[in-house]
Amino acid sequence: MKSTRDYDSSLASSILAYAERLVGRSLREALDDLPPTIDFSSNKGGFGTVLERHYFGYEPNSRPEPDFAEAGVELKATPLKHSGSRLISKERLVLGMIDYMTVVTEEWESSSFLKKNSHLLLVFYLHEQGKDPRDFVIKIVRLWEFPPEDLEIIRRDWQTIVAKVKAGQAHELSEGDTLYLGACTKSSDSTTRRRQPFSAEAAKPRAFSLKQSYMNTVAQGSLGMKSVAVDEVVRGRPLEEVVASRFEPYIGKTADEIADIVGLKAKRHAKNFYAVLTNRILGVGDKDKIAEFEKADIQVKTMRLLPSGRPKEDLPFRAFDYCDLVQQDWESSDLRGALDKRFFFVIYQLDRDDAPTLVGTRFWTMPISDIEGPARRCFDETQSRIEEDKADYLPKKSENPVCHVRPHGRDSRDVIPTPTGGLACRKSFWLNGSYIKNQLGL
DNA sequence: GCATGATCATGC
DNA sequence: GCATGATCATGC
Repeated sequence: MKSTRDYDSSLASSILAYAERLVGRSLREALDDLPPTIDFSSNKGGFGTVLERHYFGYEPNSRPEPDFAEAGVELKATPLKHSGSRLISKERLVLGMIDYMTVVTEEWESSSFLKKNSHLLLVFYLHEQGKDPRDFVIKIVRLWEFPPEDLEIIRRDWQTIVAKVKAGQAHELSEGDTLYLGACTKSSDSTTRRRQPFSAEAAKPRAFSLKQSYMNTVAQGSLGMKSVAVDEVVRGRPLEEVVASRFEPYIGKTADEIADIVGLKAKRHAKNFYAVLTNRILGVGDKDKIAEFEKADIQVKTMRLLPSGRPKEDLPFRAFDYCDLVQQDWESSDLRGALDKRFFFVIYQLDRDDAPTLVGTRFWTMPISDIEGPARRCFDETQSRIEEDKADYLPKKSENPVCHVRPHGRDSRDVIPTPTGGLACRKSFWLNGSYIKNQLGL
């Protein structure tokens, strides 16, 4: 394979050794001859640019070959942030623009993606708001080669993205389409569009990127996680298929029967009963996270259907802060970010006595047209009503086919400030149960 | 029966 | 103590 032939491991090791000297230091500390007048503000990737130019001594470029061409190694600087007591990845890692016109002519094995990104030299630095990037401290340096089970999923992701472009649907790409490798939007303003080869519809510019959730596990390892499908995935079976097959033997059984079989003692009315049951079915400890789901940022949800067939509950998202919400742009909003994920539903049918029977599982991604249509309208409407001091009258379920706004606080006294100076009870966006049911074909 | 409002359980 | 995910209760 070309990508491996082009990799020179001894050269890579010496580059790594040189890079490792950065750990625990900032660029200012590492470089005595750092020019005092670097303008970081003009360039979001300022840290990476300085790292390339002043530490590694080459000009930043966007050539198709890896940055260290002789070693076959691509340099990537990527930020971390604090999350409680630990460090997590601050954002996704962009691995090159998707050229819609040429990517459709490529094969995975010889793809420009693989050629450039098979071996990454990752420099993780701690990003701190308001700090001069020269003072960001480098925390982790590592040479990264994708483990075979991950590379297999990434191969499928790449093919999913390319297939969509081939089908003339580049404008319908969504990060939720794929697991580890996403097609993230990439342009300075949200109105930019590019041609695509098999449709007259212009599409947003997008780049191949490793999801933030994936980067987390690269940075901190898979602590507290357990893989559920390494062997099957390496043999080429899609993760979704493996997961579905794990549930297969339990379909038609009640939750209590399943709990018995998997040795779960917890009561059905414990609020985390279904979450633990899902873990058990997948062969994962009660407190473990499912590694593949963590890396792909898959949202596991239980859906219970009433005897009538309609969903028992709508699906809530995190409560929002009114003042923060009115400041958000739709494109980068929390709501949009929550909607373009991949979901995994475990579906139970309730009988007249409220006993749940497992009827199936589904992976699902919300269609872009629903995100940009009804969901966006709900968001815009919510923003404008809050601004008009009508935080108590936000879009109801009956107003929107896809989502609505409802209380989501400790209790009715759980009120928070609104930008107009008032107080309103804590609320969140909810996906309408009826919408999900239709989407899942139930 | 359904939409809307209210509240609970768990883990960090 | 609170965020987060999940579920219950009420009134039309």
